[in-house]
Amino acid sequence: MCNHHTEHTGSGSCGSPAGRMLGFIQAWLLLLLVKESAHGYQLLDRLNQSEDTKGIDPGFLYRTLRQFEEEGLVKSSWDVEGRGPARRVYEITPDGVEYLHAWAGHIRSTRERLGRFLQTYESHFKLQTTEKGG
Amino acid sequence: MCNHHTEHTGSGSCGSPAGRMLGFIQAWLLLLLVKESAHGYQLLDRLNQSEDTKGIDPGFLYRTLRQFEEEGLVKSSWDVEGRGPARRVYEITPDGVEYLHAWAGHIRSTRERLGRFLQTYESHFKLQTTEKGG
DNA sequence: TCATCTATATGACCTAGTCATATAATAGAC
DNA sequence: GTCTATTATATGACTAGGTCATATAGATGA
Repeated sequence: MCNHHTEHTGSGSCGSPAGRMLGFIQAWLLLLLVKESAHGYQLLDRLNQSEDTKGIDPGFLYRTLRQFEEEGLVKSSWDVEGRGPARRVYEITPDGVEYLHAWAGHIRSTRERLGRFLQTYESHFKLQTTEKGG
Repeated sequence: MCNHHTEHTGSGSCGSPAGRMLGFIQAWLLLLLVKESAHGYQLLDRLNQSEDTKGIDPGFLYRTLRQFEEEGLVKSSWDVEGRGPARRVYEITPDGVEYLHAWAGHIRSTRERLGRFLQTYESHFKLQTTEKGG
């Protein structure tokens, strides 16, 4: 949690009171790799094309990919062809696909949990507004 | 992310690949306090009554409440009456209510982001299954 | 050979959350 | 009275996820 509440009572400028979800971009990475093998820089580009995933730290991305490889979720090989320095091309493994499925399941249940929170929240404040008139 | 992938390719036993959301229980705390002032131990009890919020660390809860107070989201007073040691009773402030609203907004948008991920995920694997037959 | 672009990687750090444990008041056993 | 259990709050130490800054290195062109 950020500590600038006093400076932004309301919508917040320092980021968000709560917005990120643990491992969300990791899930996106695996999903992108399921569609097509790619190297880090490409993945970075693609993530930056969506509002949902943009702005991710390159260091974090590369570290995550190496971690995935250690865990057997992806495997990599060097692509020396083309211009510029060599690229480490990542390909998802069967384990990685399975893991993506599990991950999607958890994301689904998290989404449901958030839904239940919002229902409670909204039902509370709807009753309030009819009594207080806004 | 936990590092036990190899031991649970599939549904996962070490917890989850990704399930928690930053500040989720904080949002619940403020929501509970909006409904009724309470002390830490009560809040702990109430959180433990729902699958969505159970199992939270008491130390974390108390620390969070003190943090909220520092930030002006809640204020506290001692309740000396009744049995047992004194209780610090927390009451939400107008700032806290405003902050809860902002928080709910972010939770809503997070939920939508998760929905977009799941749509992409599902649409990909639906096409796959018709081709591969399961 | 120097700067620049592309691509990958590492070091230092910060914060949220966890685990274990301390503190303290009160109640009841005896 | 004092010992233990219960209720309630709090702190210390640590871990992990993520961020920020920066390093490395090959290819390209001035």
